[in-house]
Amino acid sequence: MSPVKRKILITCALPYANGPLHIGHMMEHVEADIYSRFQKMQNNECLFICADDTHGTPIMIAAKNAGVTPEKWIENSYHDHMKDFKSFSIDHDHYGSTNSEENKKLCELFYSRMKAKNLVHKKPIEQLFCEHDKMFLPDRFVKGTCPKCSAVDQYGDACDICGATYGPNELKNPGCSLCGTLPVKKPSDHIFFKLNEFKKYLSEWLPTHTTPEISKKMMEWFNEDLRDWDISRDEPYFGIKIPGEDNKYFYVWVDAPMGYISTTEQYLKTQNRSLSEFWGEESIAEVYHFIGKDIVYFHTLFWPALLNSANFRTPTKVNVHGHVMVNGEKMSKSKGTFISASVYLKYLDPQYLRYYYATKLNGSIDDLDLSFTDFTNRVNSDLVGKIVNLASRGAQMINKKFDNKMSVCDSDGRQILKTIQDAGLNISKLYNERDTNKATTAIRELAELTNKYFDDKAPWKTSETDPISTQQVLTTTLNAFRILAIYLKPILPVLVSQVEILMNENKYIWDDSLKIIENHTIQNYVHLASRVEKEKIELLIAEQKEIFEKISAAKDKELKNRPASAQKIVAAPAAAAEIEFADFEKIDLRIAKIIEAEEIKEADKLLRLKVELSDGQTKQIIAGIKSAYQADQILGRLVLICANLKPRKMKFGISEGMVLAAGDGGADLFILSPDIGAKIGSKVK
RNA sequence: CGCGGGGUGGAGCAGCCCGGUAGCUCGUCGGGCUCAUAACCCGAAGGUCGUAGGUUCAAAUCCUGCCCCCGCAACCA
Repeated sequence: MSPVKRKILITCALPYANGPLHIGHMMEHVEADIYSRFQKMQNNECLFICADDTHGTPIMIAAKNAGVTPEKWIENSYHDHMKDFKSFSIDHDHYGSTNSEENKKLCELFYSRMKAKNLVHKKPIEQLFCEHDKMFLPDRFVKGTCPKCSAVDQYGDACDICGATYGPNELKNPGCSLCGTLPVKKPSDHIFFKLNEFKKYLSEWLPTHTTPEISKKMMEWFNEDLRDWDISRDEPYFGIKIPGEDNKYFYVWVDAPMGYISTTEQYLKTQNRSLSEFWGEESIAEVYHFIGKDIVYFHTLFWPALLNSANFRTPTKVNVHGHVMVNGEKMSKSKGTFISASVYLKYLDPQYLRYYYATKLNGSIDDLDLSFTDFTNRVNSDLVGKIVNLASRGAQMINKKFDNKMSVCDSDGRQILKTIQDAGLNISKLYNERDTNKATTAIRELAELTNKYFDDKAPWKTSETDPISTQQVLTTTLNAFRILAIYLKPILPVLVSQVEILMNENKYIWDDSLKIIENHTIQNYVHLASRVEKEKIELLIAEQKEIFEKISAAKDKELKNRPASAQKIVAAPAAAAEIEFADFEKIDLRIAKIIEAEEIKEADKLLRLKVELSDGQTKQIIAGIKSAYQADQILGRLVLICANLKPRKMKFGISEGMVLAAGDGGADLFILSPDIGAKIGSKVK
C-alpha cells in the first residue's frame, strides 16, 4: 500500500429527477462505488458524492402533469432514487439535491465572478414560444418536419432519421410537443457565457484530464471558435434565479454540475471542514467525475471553463464510460429491455448485476453489453460455481468433522496462499485503473487454482484416515476463499459481509489479505448465494414490457382527450406565413413526364428520376419518395415539378428540381398529377 | 469523404501500442470425482483473426484501399 494517504473525491453524473433509475444509471454508480469502496479499503480518504439534478423544463412539465408542485415532485424522485441506490449497495457518503440553498449560493457566486471578469454578455435571441402553454419551448419540446430530409415528427434539435442537426427555428411545420399548437417566434434577451475565451486553456486542459480517445474527439471543436453558451432561461422555469435579472433562470446545465461542489460542501459542513480542501484552487485532493459518453461535452468544455472562470480547481480526470446495451442492442422500452432498477430488484439479486458489471468494466468508453445468457453464465459459473463453492466445500466439512475449528495450513497450501497473496498487488493496481474486468478474471483464476488444489488433496477421502492433514487442507481452502473474498469486497459488499460473519472476523480492509488465519473458529456455514434462474429473467423482461405498454396506452388515451382545436392543429400542419404574389410567381411549377426512374440502392428513401420538359429538355431529380413508390410504378407518369429550384448536390448525384408530393411521409406520400389532357412543360398558373 | 469505436472458434471477450507457437470464460463432446448449490477437476473438437493488397525472414499485430456493424453529433446514464 502506498504510504501516503490519498484524498479522493468522486462523483457520478447527477441523475435527473424526472423518472426512475434504470440499469444504465446503476452501471455508472456501481463503477464508482467499486472504486470508492476499494479506496476506502486501502485506507485512503474517499468521498463519494452525488445528488439529484432537479431543475429544468422537463421536471416542471412532469410535475404539472402529475398535479403536484415541482418541489413535491423532486422530493418523491429523491426518495425513489435513494431507495434504489441503497438496494444496489451504492454507498454515497452524501447524496444531495441541486435544489438547495448551497447550490443557489454557489451559482450566484460563480455568476458574480464571471461578470467581474467580463465573461458574460446579453443578446436577444428568437425562440419558439407556445401561446397555449405560455412558455418558451426547449428544443426537445418542439416537434416538426426535418428541414433536411423532411422526415416528420422530429425533435427541434436533431433528426433521428437523417441525423441532421439544426435549431428548432429551422424545423418545418413546428408544433409544441405538449399541445400541438403552432409556436410563434418571440425575441428574448439571453445571457451568454463567452466560452471562446477559454479556447486555449481548454485545448491544453483536455489532453491531460481525460483519455486520449475522448480528448481527440473533443479537439474537433477547436477547429473553429467555440460558440457562446446560452446560460439563461426564461420564466416559467423551475430552477435558480439569475441575480439582477427579471424572470430569468440559470439553465439547468449550469446549476447541475455545481451540484458536485454544493453537495460536497453540505457533507463537509457536517464534519466542520472547509470546502477548499477539495475544491479550492490549491487543493491537493484528487477529483474524479464518472460520466457517460453522452455528456462529455458538458464536463470537458463548459465545466472546466466555468470552474476556471470562478477560481475553483478543475477535476483531476473525467472518467467516461459507454452505455449499457441489452442483448447487443440499445435498451428498448418496447422490447422490455429498458430495465428499471426497481423492476430488476423484484426478480434478481443486485449483487449479481454488480458482479456482472465488474466483469465487463475496464475503464474504457466502449458500450457494455448486458447479454442475459452471458449474465447467467458469469454468475452461475464464476461466482457461485467457482468462488462461493470454495466456502461451501471448505466450511461445511470444518463444521461437520472438526467442530468448526480450523488448524494450520500444510506446505502445499502455503504455496497456494502465497500465490494468491502475491496476486493482490496486481489486483489492487487493476482496481485503481478501474479495470475490474481484469481484476475479476484474476480472482477467478485464483479460485480455479484453489479448486484444483482441493481436488488434488481430496479431503473427503481422507477425513477418516488422516484427520490432521484433512483439517489442514480445509484450513488452507478457507484461507484462500477468505482472501478472495477480501479482493471481491469492493464489488460484493453484502456477500462479503456474510463471509466476515462466517469467518468470525471484523470488517475486512485490504491488508487483511496479507494475514493467514490459523487455529481459528468459524461459524456454521449458511448458503451464501443462489444461482440465477432463467425464468426470473424472462419474467423480468415481460413485466418491463407490460409497464411500457400500459404507459403508451395511457398516452394514446391522453392524446385522444385533448381539446379538438389542439388535435386539429396536430393533424393538419399549420399554414406558413403569408407571402406576396410576386413571391409565388418566382416558383416555376411545370408539368413533366418521368422518362427514367431507378432505385438508388444505397439510399433508404431516394429514387433517381429523369423528367422531360416541353422543349425536350430533361432534368435529373433525386426524389425522397422511395418509401411510397417503386421505380417502375411511376415511370411514364406526368407529375408536377418545381423547375427552377437551385440544383443541389446530393450524395448520389445532382438533383435539379423537385417532384411535388403531399403526405406525412413513409408510405403516406402522394405524388400530385395533372388532369387528363395536360401537356408536358405547361406552366402552373 | 462529419466524428468515434468495432469486426478474433457457436456466444462474450483478451491479445494489437512495442510484429515471432492464437489465449480466456461460457457452450458442445468425452472422461474423472461425488466434499460442495447437477457444483468441482482432467481431456478433446472447433478459428483463412471482416476483405483485398503492401512492408517484412516473419503480420491478428505495422501501412493502404474496400465491405459490414454499432454509437455520437451542444437538453437521455
